[in-house]
Amino acid sequence: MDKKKKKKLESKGYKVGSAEEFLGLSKEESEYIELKLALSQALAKRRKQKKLTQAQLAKVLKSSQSRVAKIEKGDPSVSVDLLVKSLLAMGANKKSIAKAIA
Amino acid sequence: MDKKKKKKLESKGYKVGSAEEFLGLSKEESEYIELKLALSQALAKRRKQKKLTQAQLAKVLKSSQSRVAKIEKGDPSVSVDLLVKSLLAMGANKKSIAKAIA
DNA sequence: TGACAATATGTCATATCTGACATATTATTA
DNA sequence: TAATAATATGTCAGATATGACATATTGTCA
Repeated sequence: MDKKKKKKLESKGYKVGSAEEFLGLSKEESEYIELKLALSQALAKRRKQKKLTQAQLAKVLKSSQSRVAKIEKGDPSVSVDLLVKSLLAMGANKKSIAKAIA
Repeated sequence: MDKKKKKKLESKGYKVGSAEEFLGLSKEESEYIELKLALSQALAKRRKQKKLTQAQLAKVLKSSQSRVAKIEKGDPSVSVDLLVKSLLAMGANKKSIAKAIA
């Protein structure tokens, strides 16, 4: 699957569970997308718990509001690396990350 | 901590648990390194279970032997992204990745 | 409704990661 | 031990991710 297709897929807000079925994602691809989605959501949840805006969180992460938005949307331009680093910066640890993924 | 220091640290094979203590890594940094290390080891384990050489695994991953070596060594040039994608290509799923991390 | 706050989207220069190659080091086996 | 296989290290050009900015969209509340 090319990047465009994936991007479109994600931008439409499709949950991957269904996407796999009708768009023919490989197991590997769908697991990857689901994993990112899980981390994205964990981050958004943490931000909201702390009652921060994306702009405020961006400051904490030394990033920008637009990137935070992309992180939380599971944008294809966001790596698992950035998701993990962001979660750690928000006080998550290995254990909580594992829990979010599983 | 700068990249050089981290690289040197890892190249010497220091386990991070001890490194945190005498090198002053932040909680965040050490969690990140430990997380990568956990994924690295999970990958090496899978490769050995399948009785593949690094060169053979490299073919599966469409990469190179040298990169596989770096992946398994937790080299700083290897992202969590690459680790996760490699694991998924080896048949891991979200659950097993979570287990490896926690 | 309008005004303002928050979030989302598109783009791009720069930073970082990646595969590949050469070569070095470390097993393993005869 | 020598030969060979396996793994590790250094480097770099090209690929990808990132922060930042502008701007659009959506949400909230008076």
